[in-house]
Amino acid sequence: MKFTTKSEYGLKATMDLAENFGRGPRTIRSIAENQGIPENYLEQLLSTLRRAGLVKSIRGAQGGYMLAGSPKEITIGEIIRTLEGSVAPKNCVDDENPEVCERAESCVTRMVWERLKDSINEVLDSITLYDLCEEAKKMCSANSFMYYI
Amino acid sequence: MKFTTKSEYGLKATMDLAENFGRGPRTIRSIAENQGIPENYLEQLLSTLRRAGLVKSIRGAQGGYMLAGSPKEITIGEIIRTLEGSVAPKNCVDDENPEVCERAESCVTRMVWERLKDSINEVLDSITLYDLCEEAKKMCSANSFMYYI
DNA sequence: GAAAAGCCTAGAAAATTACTTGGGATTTGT
DNA sequence: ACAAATCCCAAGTAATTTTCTAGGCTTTTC
Repeated sequence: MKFTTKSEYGLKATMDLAENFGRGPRTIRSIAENQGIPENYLEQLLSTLRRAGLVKSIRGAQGGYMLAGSPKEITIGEIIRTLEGSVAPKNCVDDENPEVCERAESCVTRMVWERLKDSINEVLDSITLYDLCEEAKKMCSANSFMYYI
Repeated sequence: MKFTTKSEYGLKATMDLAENFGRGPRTIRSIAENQGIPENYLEQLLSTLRRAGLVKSIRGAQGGYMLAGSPKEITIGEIIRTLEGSVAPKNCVDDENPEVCERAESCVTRMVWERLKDSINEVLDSITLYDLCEEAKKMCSANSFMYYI
């Protein structure tokens, strides 16, 4: 029951974009270096997010990536579902490409996966990039407070 | 973000034991056939559940597996955590063998994984094998109702 | 027109999951 | 005492998925 690095990298990258929101495009390279993500792999993830309409890109020199909307409008649920495909813990409850189960027995356990999926989505959809940025700021100031005493 | 077949097989197997609770041991073979699970693989899973104290076994002819306690006492959280190792969506929030992250940045996303983990555990710990058995009965009678009309 | 970017596809490498094999060890019934 | 039924265990293989790399193409700026 693990999220893959796609979620982790995707969150880090979009957080990076959120922190630089309104300041022009950021290149894949700078995000990758800043966040410690393999450049070509990140490229694929950002491409996926772009196709989903969560970020937008500017091609050519001086180009790069930006959030498609304000950090307050983008939930991490959108980001993670886009990158992972779905948060369904089992394919039989995957909304996109559901996999029908043959045994009646499965239907009871299926209820479990359904409830889990809902609960995961609820958590993820309740957090925006803005929320995370605020948390990051708090943490940062808490840290420097500790540091200078 | 998928659960592996371990969870699925483990739930099906323990549901099978729960439905037969109090009626003596069930063999691996009969569970495997009944639930459509590869026999030798199921053996490994039941072994893991036994070591965790969730089921108990009787060796030798006429032996088999039984639940270690009543279906009302066993939550599916215990079963799934035992088989999957943990429901932590990322290793950095795995209680058993936590993986320390180096970057301060990660700590914000870490909060996300932490909340998810709690939410997943909450759902799984709120459902007992007994609950699932009741649901199964309900479904079964609903189905036969449909069938005979 | 050269450099700096994003765009795209295919595939290699690594990791994990799912399953298989085969040889024990225990218990029961004859 | 022995055969059959059953659990126990460890190692190995196959399949799948994830992660990353390579390389060529397109667009934009200077």
